[in-house]
Amino acid sequence: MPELPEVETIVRGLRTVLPGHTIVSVRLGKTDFIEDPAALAELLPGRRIERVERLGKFIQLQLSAGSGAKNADGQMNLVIHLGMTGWLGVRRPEDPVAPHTHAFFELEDGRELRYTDIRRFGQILLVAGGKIAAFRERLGKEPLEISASEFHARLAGRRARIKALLLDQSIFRGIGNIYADESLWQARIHPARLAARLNSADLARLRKAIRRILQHAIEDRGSSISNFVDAEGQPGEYQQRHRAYGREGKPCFRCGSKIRRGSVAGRSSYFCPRCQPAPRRARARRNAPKPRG
DNA sequence: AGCTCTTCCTGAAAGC
DNA sequence: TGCTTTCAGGAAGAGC
Repeated sequence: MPELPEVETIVRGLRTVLPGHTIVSVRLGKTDFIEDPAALAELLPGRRIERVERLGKFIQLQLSAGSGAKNADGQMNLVIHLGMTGWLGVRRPEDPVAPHTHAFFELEDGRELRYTDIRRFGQILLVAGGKIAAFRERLGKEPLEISASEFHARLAGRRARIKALLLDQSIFRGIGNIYADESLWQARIHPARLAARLNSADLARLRKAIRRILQHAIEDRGSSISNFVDAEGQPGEYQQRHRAYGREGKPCFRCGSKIRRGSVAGRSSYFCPRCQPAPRRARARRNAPKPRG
């Protein structure tokens, strides 16, 4: 499932082949996951792809201002989220079309930028140039760029479970289930611990673990566990370095205890019961009944 | 504030 | 063997 390292891998691939090319037409299959399908065909043709960036788990294609009357509205961004099973890459028209390919963006040189998504949990949306800053503001900080003090500030005092906060895209953008579990294992923090109860050494360890793991995962071109492949169609390697995720019943790489799986923040969560001690059982606190209405 | 549950969707895997 | 059920999960929304 594409998280920050997988999306970064796709983006790096696209960056070598897309900038400078112009979208000439758009063809769509199923459109129930596309915010405004008609707008794609109406507003994209004639625009040049200037840059390819990553915003958390979103891919941002920065497009030139349009030229026609309808398109003379400044820069535009084609923003794509891969969801669980999304893929974006460039192919020649004669190349076989993967099943569940639902968007084709034809380029002026004849090639096609294709979007494939089996489960259609992804998103395709247009964000006007003037609105991209607000779009970015709604997302949290990039975990590879955040300073220690910002990292601590964003978690301090939060009474939610640390894993729930790591998965919250409005706090940090780009971390998903796999890298949350891997980071917590590395930092020896149980996923169900409340952020407010982590001390500054815990938080420093966690930030360092997130950085190290995301960087290594990017070097390995992501984790291919369901069917992730990069923009060229090559699988990643990082799944071979997973220490917790998907390893239920297997020995912990540090202490040999069997990795356990539980549900935290509504997600299956893998952790070592010895290296990552569970929080003390919450005392049965009686909250005063709240008046209704 | 933050938790759980539900919805969206398909295919792999488990269950019978 | 073959059909049915369960599960996986990113994000958003409901309800508590």
